[in-house]
Amino acid sequence: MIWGAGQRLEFIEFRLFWEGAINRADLVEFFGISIPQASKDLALYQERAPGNMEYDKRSKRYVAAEQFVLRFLDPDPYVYLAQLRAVTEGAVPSHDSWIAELPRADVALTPKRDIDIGVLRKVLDAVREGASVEVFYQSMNKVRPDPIWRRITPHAFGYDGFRWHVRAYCHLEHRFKDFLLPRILEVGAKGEPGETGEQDWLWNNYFDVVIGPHPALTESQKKVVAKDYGLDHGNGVLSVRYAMLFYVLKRLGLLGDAAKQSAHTQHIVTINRKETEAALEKAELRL
Amino acid sequence: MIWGAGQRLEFIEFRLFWEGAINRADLVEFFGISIPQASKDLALYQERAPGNMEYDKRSKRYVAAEQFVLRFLDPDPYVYLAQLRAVTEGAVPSHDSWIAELPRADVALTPKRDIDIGVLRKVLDAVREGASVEVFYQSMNKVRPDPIWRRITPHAFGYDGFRWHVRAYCHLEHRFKDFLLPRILEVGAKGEPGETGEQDWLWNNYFDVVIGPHPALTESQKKVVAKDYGLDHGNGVLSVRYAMLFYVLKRLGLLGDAAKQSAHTQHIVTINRKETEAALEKAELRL
DNA sequence: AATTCACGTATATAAAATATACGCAAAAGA
DNA sequence: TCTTTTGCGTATATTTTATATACGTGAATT
Repeated sequence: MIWGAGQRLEFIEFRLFWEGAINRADLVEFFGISIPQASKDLALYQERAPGNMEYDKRSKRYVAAEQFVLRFLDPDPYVYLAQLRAVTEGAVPSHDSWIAELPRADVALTPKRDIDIGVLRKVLDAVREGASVEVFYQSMNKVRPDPIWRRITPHAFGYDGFRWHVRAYCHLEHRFKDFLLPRILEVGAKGEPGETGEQDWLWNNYFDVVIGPHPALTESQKKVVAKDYGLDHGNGVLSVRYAMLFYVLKRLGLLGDAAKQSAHTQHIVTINRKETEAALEKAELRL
Repeated sequence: MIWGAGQRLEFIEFRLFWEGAINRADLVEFFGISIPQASKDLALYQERAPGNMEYDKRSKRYVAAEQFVLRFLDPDPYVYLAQLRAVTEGAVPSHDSWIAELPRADVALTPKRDIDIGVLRKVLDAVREGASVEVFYQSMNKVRPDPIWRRITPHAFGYDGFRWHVRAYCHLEHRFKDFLLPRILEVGAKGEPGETGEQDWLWNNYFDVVIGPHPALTESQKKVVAKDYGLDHGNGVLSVRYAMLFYVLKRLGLLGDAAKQSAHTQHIVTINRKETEAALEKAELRL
């Protein structure tokens, strides 16, 4: 982490790099510093990174120069886009973001904000301490239509691209399972652990899914798909925890026979389909 | 934004709240301040938020008290989890995150990091200025197997849950389309805009997808699914831009006939299927 | 019993930021 | 065309914030 002035220099560079311009007022507003201090900061930036910006009297802003040499920032498109996404989804208030001019954006499907903060805190605590906790859990199980109390020993978190679950040893069923955080309605007393994360074979072991372009695509289309998915010689390998296999396949549209789907909507297929299905069964049945 | 000391108070509260403890050394390490200053900060925190922490001589750390009154932080599970996700995916270096003890976590499918930073910058610039740009774009179109230069007027960004695209007016095809950022290989000269975002009907208008629990589920399971998706009286409405409809449906597994899929993997179905398909066609064909 | 560690705190000093004031240049408005 | 407004720059005295250095405490560890 960096101290005040350094952070402001980084901020100046961020705005110049991603938004093309910065103002004295921008600094005053964002950091709550005085006007002279903002002037000093801008002067300091010019001294430290000469030639990166010039004052445009028309717009009354410093604009980024053509050739721009980064000095304080290591910018990353995915960091910028992650911020854009967080703000667009409402996860982060826009005044906390360094992005001033938010471009119009939309995210397909924003998760319902239904994780209880107290639940997450207590589960995190249990993971940290390696303890077990009682949870009042609503499962989808047919035999348990209503939520019940059960003891679990959580050890890791998983994100399926849409929702978060916790990976835990279930003291009721004597095996490791995933528990969706929004379905944990309450958390009760801590206690002695069951099995630890090291014993969770499905979590600790990986299966290699081999993927390739959909056979119905043309050669040139296959090339594009190969580039999209980073496939080297046509095929590519995805190393996935058994515990995450189902979610990965679902997300890639590979749960069924992908080749039977239209190549328009489904661009890739599984090459080692038999093995993948066996692995999936292994993961589902627990092993 | 907040100044140095305020940020450190917020940091103290963050660590106490999410990790249950904080140290003088934590402050020294993260902010690079001196030991006396860290002592002062902790003393100041105790003064401003009395009773929130107490010193545990065993672990030599301040630990969060049972009853914890937030004073400097407005914690949100999704903000915490977004951070966890960003670090787990490698989008953010872990020393930039306020989370010290990262719990074990995994994310199903991390996007390939193949967006060119210069491309994104220039596209952002064009969106900001309302200008058009030439892009060297690799499409999946059968008639255009190789990348070609085309002029577009971009106006918004879209995220389908996996990849980012830019929404733009295509000067070649005279209509609005999505352009995947990783497939923009180069960006050329800026120029006069084509049509603006206001003219993009598919972006500006919404279609209501009506969803409900999979019919093959039991009553109790349906209730769980209803809660999962925030459905009120069994069914729920998702208001989606036409331009994003395809991605939302794909993500929800609703592109085909969801009812034909196993209720085990597919929990919801589209109620207004006919209308949705018509809307999708409208969006695809452009209108 | 000795050592280690993390805490607290005091004092003098250094660095960072503010308040206040004034001047400049260009754009916008009368 | 003249005036006003706005945003930048900078100077000085002052306040706030943080550092360096030093010393003392108590509890856990060896």
